[in-house]
Amino acid sequence: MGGATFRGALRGLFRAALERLSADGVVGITAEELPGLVDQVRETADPKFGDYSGTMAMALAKRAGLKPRDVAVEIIRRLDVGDLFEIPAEPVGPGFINLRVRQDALARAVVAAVRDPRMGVAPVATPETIVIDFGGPNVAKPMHVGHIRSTVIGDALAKILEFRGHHTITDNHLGDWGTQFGMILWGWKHCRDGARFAADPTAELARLYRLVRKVADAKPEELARDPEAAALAARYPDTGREVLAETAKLHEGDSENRALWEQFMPFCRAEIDRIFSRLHVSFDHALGESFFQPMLAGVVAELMADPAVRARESRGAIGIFLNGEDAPPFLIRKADGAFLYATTDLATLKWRMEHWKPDRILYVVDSRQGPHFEQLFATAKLWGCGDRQRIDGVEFAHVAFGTVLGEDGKPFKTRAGDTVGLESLLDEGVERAGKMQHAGDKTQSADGRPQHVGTEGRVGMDAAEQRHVAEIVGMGAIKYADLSQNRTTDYVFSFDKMLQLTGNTAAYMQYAVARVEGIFSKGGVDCVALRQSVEGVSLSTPQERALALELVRFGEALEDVEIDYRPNVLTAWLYELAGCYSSFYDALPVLKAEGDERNSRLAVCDLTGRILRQGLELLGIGTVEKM
RNA sequence: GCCCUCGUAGCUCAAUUGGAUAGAGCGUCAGCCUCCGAAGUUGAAGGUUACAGGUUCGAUCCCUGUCGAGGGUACCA
Repeated sequence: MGGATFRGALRGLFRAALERLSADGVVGITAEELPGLVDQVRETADPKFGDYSGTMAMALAKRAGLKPRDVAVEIIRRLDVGDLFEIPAEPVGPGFINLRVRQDALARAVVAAVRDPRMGVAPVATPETIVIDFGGPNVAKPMHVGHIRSTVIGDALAKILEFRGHHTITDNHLGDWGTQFGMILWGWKHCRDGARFAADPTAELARLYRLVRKVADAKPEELARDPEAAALAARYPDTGREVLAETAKLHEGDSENRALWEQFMPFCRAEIDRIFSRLHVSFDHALGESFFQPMLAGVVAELMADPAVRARESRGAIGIFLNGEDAPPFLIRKADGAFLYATTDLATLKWRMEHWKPDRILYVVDSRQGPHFEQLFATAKLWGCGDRQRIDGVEFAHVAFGTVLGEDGKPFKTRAGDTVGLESLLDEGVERAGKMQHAGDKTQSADGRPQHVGTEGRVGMDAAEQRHVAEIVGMGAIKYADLSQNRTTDYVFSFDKMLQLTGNTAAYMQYAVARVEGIFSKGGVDCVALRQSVEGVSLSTPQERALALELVRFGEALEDVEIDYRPNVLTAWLYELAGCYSSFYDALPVLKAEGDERNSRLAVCDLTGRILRQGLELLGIGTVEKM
């Protein structure tokens, strides 16, 4: 798998060199530590040092009893770079081994990528079945800006892993069975508005949820702002417990609550589907917590009977004591008989093991749930989830992400105490993208000089096309704003940042794609024929070489995304690539170039456009031909 | 109380997980459209990586302490 990229090939060459180094007795290297040393072959921090760099000589020096530079010299002596790299010169600085890709090898790789439907990205050698659990909104609980992280990150990871050649199974684990339904049931029984429900069922359920949550929490500062909630809280001081009782009754199969649940669910499902379809996110499955409900009692019984798990009663509840008697247990049944998050997750895990036989399961969930997943994974390994033979080989990962904060550094809320609804964010994004399309139209020359305002591409776009473009650009801006950050860090929410359309944004890449399209439509070039006819590419200018080198690194970027499940590795690389293209485009003529040079540049433009389009698609972001 | 995470440019964030002179965007300032799309491009200014020690060829990253912020801590998800 590694051999398909320059980095992978070079790592292979270094591996051989290090094995020789060890065999020659310069320094002993065990088979276990070899991969770690080989991984120290990376792209350079600065192009002036070359394209790739190996730093393992410095790490090995002390053990070898040599100066780092001398170890580097010994490695270089044993390094056979074949016809891919220029022979490295002396080590640099304390012992960096710097290498440059040979021009002919780089040109061959670009041509191969131009002709390759996968743009030079080889599929992984050992495909795995990977279940990705993301999305997971609570139904009937209105989605706000914090809820897009799981969806956007999970969707991108699923697409990237699939493109890498894995078999992915996505499951939207809907919260359709938890305590929030107890709130809705209580609200329905105490303060429903039948007319509103008839007019707009999910809006009424959302209103009930918001209202009852305030009443149940009974926080003085919240009640002070909401007279209706305050009145209810005064009248029903025990709402918190009654809500839990409604939940327990639902779980026990109470006919009234069950009937209400069945009445509400179709509306909730439709609402969820509508929002995800607007985000252009789809799932292979959306089983939801309720799907696993019939299995919960059996799971608890199994866990109690299992000698490796030893779930037992404690303070009326049932839990698993993973860290001794003193540490809080992993609770799987409450004292009132209702089941918990943990119970559902364990049942879900067992079901997935049986039906999907995954090699890996990823949970794209808020980092605050870290302790829950630690306990879940530990229990799963003890229990076996119905498949003790396979469980040890299954990788569980909590792909955690940070919280969306307000400008005060606290979890995001508006001044009124409400969160910004997801839909209003999406609407605003599309609206701003629409305005941007007209920003240049009326620009007058300030001093009589004619001014080029870039409206050319929009000529001939009717209103419907413009709306289409605004939708894609606006949605892309929002997704990119989230994906481009390290998923583990909290970030401060800002409309202006999320909806920005200049600088390091999705629009920057979309714009580069539109400029590629512009070249091909203006020049009347048949890119399909071009791809087959190209024999070689020219790398004579710095801009061409820099662009070419980025183009052949697509596979490396995708490989790095998978290592830590970090989509921002891909956004950063795409931004680099688009930046190289913009510099290339600005400095060098394409259509006005002649002969082989013209064909070479056209081929590079075509490949850039395809990779940018593919890369954005893997992030769930669309592109347009004109914008 | 205990545990976890975080503190990087005026603002919002990166940093190939111990590598070379810590990078981007926004904002500010100065250039570039009779030449393939200016949602672009070229450059400038902006840093004691919270603070104090330690480990080593090398520390934003690892260790210790201090200060500050956030989160978790048995029946919410």
